[in-house]
Amino acid sequence: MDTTDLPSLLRSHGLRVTPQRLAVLAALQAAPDHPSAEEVFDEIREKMPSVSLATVYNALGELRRVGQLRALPVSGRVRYDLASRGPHNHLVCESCQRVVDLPMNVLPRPEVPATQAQGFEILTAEVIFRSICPDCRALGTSEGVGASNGEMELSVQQETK
Amino acid sequence: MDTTDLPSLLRSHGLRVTPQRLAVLAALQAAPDHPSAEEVFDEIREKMPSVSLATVYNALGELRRVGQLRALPVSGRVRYDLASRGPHNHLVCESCQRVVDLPMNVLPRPEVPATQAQGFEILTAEVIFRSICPDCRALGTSEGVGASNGEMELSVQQETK
DNA sequence: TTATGTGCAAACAGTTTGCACATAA
DNA sequence: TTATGTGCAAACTGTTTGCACATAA
Repeated sequence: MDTTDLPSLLRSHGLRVTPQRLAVLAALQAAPDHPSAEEVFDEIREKMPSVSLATVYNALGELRRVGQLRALPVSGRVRYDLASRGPHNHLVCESCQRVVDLPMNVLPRPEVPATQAQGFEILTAEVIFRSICPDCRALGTSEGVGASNGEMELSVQQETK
Repeated sequence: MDTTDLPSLLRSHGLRVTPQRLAVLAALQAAPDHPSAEEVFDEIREKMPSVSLATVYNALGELRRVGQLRALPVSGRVRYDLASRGPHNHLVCESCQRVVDLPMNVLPRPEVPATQAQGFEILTAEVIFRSICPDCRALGTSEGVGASNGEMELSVQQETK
């Protein structure tokens, strides 16, 4: 449970403090998984029925812009990850698209030798593990359950510096 | 230059051999980068003007389904990677979204200790490097050039077993 | 008071789908 | 001959945008 003061978190990045943004942040803090914009929206709407989906996208975009959020595309939609949770990797279930955190220390931090980087200036490395979660494995014993039908995948982020 | 026989590649996966599918495969083989569906479409259309975008999506989907293709979502669109090129990682330019192959051997193959996997059955690991390519760095000296405005990211794949 | 944010609806991009026709096997 | 694939257009999904109104500073 992040005890960070949400209003000052916003202010420190030059963002105005609005109920909507606070609600977005709170929803992200409360969510154990990595909610999509729509999921954040649905969550917020319960307490703030007048909120607009566009505003949620807006808030998420701003928070991402100032580095408080990471975006992880999972099968066609973007899921959000609170940066305040620190660097970590992700396990993604191929079947139900669930995303689960993986403590950072289990992996060597991937680095690219300059000789291989082909002139690219590397900013961050992302590692994701495509997998089947325990629940889905239990259900669809053999077959791929909701086998991903051909769309987008996901990604995860990890600071390089 | 892949000398694989394209028709038999299709047949071996139970797919009918059609001019469209051959064209899709040929376009993927010819492309040095990782084309999106639309790029494959544009390429093919030059020689086969009647081809439909839906058919291209269809062919890409089938090829992916049988494991001949990997999908890498890059800023809102899916880019395709011929599996016959073998396992490798990717460098992705944050600015122009260009994707460049990174020889596989530069990285340790990421593995997750069973104790950390939380019951997930891990299929593959993907590593991507967000970076700025030499061209973009040369152009927009400081600022992020076409700074990613808040959409999807990408991902890359690497066999775990 | 005014720059910034919100809500709404319409626009968009990428992808998918339904269906009649074509064609590989 | 028939199961499968193609082409077209329309539908869908996730996300973005334009604009009038509201509000934090």
